[in-house]
Amino acid sequence: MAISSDVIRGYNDTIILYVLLNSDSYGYEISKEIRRLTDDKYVIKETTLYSAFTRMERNGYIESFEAEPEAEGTGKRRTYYRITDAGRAYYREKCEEWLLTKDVMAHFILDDPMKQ
Amino acid sequence: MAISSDVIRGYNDTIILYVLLNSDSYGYEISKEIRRLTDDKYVIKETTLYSAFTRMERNGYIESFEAEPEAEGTGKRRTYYRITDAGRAYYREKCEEWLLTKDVMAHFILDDPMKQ
DNA sequence: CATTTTTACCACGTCTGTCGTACTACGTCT
DNA sequence: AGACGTAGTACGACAGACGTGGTAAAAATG
Repeated sequence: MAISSDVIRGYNDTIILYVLLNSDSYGYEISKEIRRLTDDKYVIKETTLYSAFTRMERNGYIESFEAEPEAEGTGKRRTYYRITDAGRAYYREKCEEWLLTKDVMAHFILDDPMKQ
Repeated sequence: MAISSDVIRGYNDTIILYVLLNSDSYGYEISKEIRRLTDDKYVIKETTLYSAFTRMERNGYIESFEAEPEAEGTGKRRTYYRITDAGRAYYREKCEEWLLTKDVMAHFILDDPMKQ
């Protein structure tokens, strides 16, 4: 079963910010990192990713800058993103909210639903 | 902190179906049961609840029937809902999807985000 | 017995995040 | 030359959640 983005709705920003916590990055790389971290269980859609960038930059959670690829011959122009202090704060908030959400959901999920 | 509905988006149906697993019920009672189960941590909005009923009945996950209150003097007319086999199947699917989602999210959440 | 609160439900329109489709364009590999 | 991987963007549709505002009966309160 593939997990739909709609499930994670509202948490794509959090996921992206998590990747940016470790180092500045750009769309394509972030996308690959998410796949790698989740063993391809979650593959963020391109449009979802880039619209998240727009939204988060508008909200002041990230900043963008243009940069050439570090090594020679490894692709074309890229827009890098850097997490801001506001972004870090927002990430922390969303983490707490997630933990709460998990608790709430636990009341409604049967771990072995086949028993029902 | 209140948990945003956007978080649970797509899982309100699952939550409602869970309540209906145990017994037929109606809007107002389901709403109270969700509050009770979560210790008021999650309070479903009325419009969210009733639009979920419409959607789920359309999808064949629940069936409605009119009924008078069982005990005398305990409110007015009610629309009860009953979960169908398709609803039970859908509930099971969403449970599995949730467990997967939890696993995926675990990669992106720091349990003690203040450390960052 | 008049007022307020609780119970119970619904219509309508708006907002927001996700996603489908489609497109540009450069680099690398065969 | 063509396919594939890299890197990004525009535009519009869709669906779920929610705000606003309403009806109406029953129960509780002063």
